Amino acid sequence: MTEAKNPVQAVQRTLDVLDVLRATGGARVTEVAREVGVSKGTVHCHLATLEENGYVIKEGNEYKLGLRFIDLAHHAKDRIGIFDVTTSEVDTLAEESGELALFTVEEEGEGICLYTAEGENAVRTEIYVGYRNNLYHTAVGKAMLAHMAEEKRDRLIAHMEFEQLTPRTITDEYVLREELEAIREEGIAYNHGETIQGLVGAGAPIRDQDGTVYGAVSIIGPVRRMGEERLEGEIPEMIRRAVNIIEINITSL
Amino acid sequence: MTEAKNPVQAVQRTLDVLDVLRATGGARVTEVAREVGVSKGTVHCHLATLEENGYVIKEGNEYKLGLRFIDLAHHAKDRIGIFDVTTSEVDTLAEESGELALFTVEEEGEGICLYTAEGENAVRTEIYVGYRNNLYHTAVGKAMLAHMAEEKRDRLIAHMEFEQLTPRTITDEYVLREELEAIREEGIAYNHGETIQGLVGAGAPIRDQDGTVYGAVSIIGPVRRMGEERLEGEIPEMIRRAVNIIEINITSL
DNA sequence: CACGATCGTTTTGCCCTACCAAACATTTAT
DNA sequence: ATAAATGTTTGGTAGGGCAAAACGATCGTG
Repeated sequence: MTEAKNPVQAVQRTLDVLDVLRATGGARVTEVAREVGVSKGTVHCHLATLEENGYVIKEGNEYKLGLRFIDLAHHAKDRIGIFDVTTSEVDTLAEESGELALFTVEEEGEGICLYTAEGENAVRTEIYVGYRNNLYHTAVGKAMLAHMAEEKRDRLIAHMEFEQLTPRTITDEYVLREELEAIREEGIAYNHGETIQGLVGAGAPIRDQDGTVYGAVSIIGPVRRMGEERLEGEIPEMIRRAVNIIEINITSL
Repeated sequence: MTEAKNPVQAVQRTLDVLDVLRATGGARVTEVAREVGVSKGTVHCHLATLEENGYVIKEGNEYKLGLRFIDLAHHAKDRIGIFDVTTSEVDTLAEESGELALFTVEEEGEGICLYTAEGENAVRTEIYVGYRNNLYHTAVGKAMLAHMAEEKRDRLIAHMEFEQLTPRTITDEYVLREELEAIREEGIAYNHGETIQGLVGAGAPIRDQDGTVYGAVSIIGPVRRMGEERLEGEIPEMIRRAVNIIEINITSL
């Protein structure tokens, strides 16, 4: 995120208010005011303005996010040209593997899940369309990091704040860089339970002929069904095939 | 939309800016400034603040909606408890009919499409998830209007501004009220090409045991494949069955 | 490649307005 | 029924949002 020189304070307030509504799933004036750290009156005016525009709706005295965001989300997705091309292949990955398959892109140094497809035995995770996470501890994240332009990778890594989510999480820049090198050689990135213990996965980037990274797809599942043999055997095979088809379709766009 | 007594002007500005980005699919400072009617400097500060929060991203000198909206959209959708229950039945409707099937809810007097499923021969329309339209000229809209609480219906109708989209569009309050009465008796609402000439459909509301309207589902298609016999025969039959299953599942929530 | 034109960004100062505190209205709890 | 808590509105003030202009970067063109 570039730092704004002259931020509009009132806008920042409103965004903070919206974030409280997002995090709580609906809140009342007093609760929002306490959370954001401003007076009740101020919060009320902000919520009223947002409501007038359909960004917030009021049920009784509880304010919630309005459905207008769904409209904006659709238009934001429009920017991802390869979306439609990708989803059908992710569906196939989920069906073939029986696991959870994901399509993720990078924005401002975060991985943003844009599509999920659940196979027969798919794990239940908190991942949803729009879910954001760090790049250094996921298969898709590392896949994208490994293949993006070097200067961008350096910039993103420089700003990373590593957090030890599980015993396997990489928390060192140079360990990460070594793994990225291995990923570039093999073409597949793995998550060996680095986000959630017992949850593993494999992913690969989607690139055009110039090498520009558009996103990544992955298959994730419990380690008990995804032993070494499968995780480094048929799963990468499925992913490679899917990526190949997607990349061919990109070219014709 | 309730009218705000003390709207926050700067927030309204920002929302106007976002709306320009939505409508244009990405714009530059000067263009946004002209469109919104404020100075370049002001627009720049707003965009910078939005960018800092991930709501807008900058590609070169063009600003576009950020993927953060996808996250917010997901949380907004959470409010619709029947969402997951409904989508699988809408999929079935699309497959059975081969046409386009929709799930729509009402918010602030507008119909908002929350899910679409395309059958084999589905028409290509501009309808997308998040798409908003008026209630008086669609099957889902009339279905919801017909079955909602009387006072709410009166209020919504009182604020309607009828527009003659096609020769068949209802533009008179009392003609609409008569049709709603017929819809309540039959249980199915029709769109006889009132939105787009040649595009017809049938829909029905989803209600709980108290009669509260949660939304509506519909099947729409070209009149050449949806003649009177089919539109008032097997199509309503499919819809009735789907609604029945959804309503049973609601009860168990 | 140079030059002008256009656009993006930053600065400045003024006027407005976003904010808080408090009063008032409404709802909730006991 | 009464009190306590919350939602909404009001007024005054100080901080900030705004337009205009200067500055800097970029684009297009001859």
